[in-house]
Amino acid sequence: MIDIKFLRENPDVVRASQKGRGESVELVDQIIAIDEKKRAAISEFEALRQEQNTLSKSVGSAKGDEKTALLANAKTLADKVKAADAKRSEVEEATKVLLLQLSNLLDTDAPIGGEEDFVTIEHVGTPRDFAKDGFEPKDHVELGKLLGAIDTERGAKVAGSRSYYLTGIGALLEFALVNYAIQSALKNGFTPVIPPVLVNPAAMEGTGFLGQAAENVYRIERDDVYLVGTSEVPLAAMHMDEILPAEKLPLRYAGYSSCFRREAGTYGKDTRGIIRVHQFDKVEMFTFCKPEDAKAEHARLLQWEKDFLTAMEIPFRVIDVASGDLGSSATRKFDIEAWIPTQGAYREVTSTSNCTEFQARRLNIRYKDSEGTKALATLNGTLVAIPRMIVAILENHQNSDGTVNVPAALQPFLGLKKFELA
RNA sequence: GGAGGAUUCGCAUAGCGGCCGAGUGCGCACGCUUGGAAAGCGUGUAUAGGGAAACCUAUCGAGGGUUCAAAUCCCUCAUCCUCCGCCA
Repeated sequence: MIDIKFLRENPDVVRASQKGRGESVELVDQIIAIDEKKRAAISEFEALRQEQNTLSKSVGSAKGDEKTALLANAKTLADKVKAADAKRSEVEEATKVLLLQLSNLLDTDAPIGGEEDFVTIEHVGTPRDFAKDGFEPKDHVELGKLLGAIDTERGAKVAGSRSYYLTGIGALLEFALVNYAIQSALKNGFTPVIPPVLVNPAAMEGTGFLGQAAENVYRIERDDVYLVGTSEVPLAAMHMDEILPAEKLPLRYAGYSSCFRREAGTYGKDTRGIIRVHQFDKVEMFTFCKPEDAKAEHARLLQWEKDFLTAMEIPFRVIDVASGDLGSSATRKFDIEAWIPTQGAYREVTSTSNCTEFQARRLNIRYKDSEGTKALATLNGTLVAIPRMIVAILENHQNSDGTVNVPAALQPFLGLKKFELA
């Protein structure tokens, strides 16, 4: 949610941001109009209420005929107050509905355009030359089978498309990745968290996942709860309706959880393997900090993501995601894309977003220092999303016979230097 | 799933339908006192909205209702605690 005061004073900035995202510019003017109506309705209600409060007090002390007269008066006033109150809450509700539709302001440094208009910030590492190594790389599905690590056929049998089993060294690899991720997060000052993955509508709504992203969310209708698509949701909502002391900031959490995604509208996209699945595990970084520190924190999150990929010895590139492809809460987003040899392409493995005060305002999270309470900023970033990391590791570190070398950083967690054939 | 009890200012509690945005204790802040500290004394101590300001309005788990007037009465829901049932 955008600060309504900011919007009142800088409508052009908000209009430009909406335009950059390819979203409704008209919405800004609708909000300005209804905000004026809202304030008028509030004033009217408050004036009447004040009158009523005064009158009510005099009723209490009055006696006899005087009291009867006052009561009649008060009765008509009460009806007026009721009407004004109804009008007020109606307009307030309508204002909120519109305000919630408005996306976060774009960072002025974010590239403008659609999905294809990202800016590549850097390349790290060099894609391996398999021709030079003298063999054709196998894809992760084939490697997963040879190693007894991934079983997509039985996954489909039991749970439908985009489902899979991680077995044997596949499962061990997940544990190793998670342990390595948590250990580095601890080193960087994060508090490890295992959050709930089943959350209520307020948490989902507050984090902004019931807007444009709603169709990708699993909903358990019977109990009115949702399965989270990322632990960003329970981590952000953890401090919903709270006021945090300034000296506690920045607050950094590393959440490990399963993530559930409907993947609606992706028919035919990444149908092979475990690049795009309905359920996967992920370690997510989440920060609450002062707004003025958000940019620096965003850079830190990106650096920690890069450190992870580097430790996995995987070539990657960093992109600055274009305005049209940002989530509604993000002011700016960086994706890290790992090199996938059999696709001859860089594919997204992690992503970090700066949500400035947008998400915190929706969730009613503030911080307090000596000057008072203020909005705070939230940021999130993937430390490791298991399936895609497994894909990257298997494909990049494979040998001609189908065995796979284990990155040095993971060896202590696996007690292995190499994954042998099953 | 069933039966009870609870939910008030950071914490603990008081609270009669009008004198309650709300008392008390603790905690915290500032001041006095003191050689210094403790004790003692005094003052202050929520959040949001509207307004240039004085100030006004709202909030006693949430939402409805009754009433001129609700922390206080009624209804629904949520959460927590105890007991019973079931269960990893």
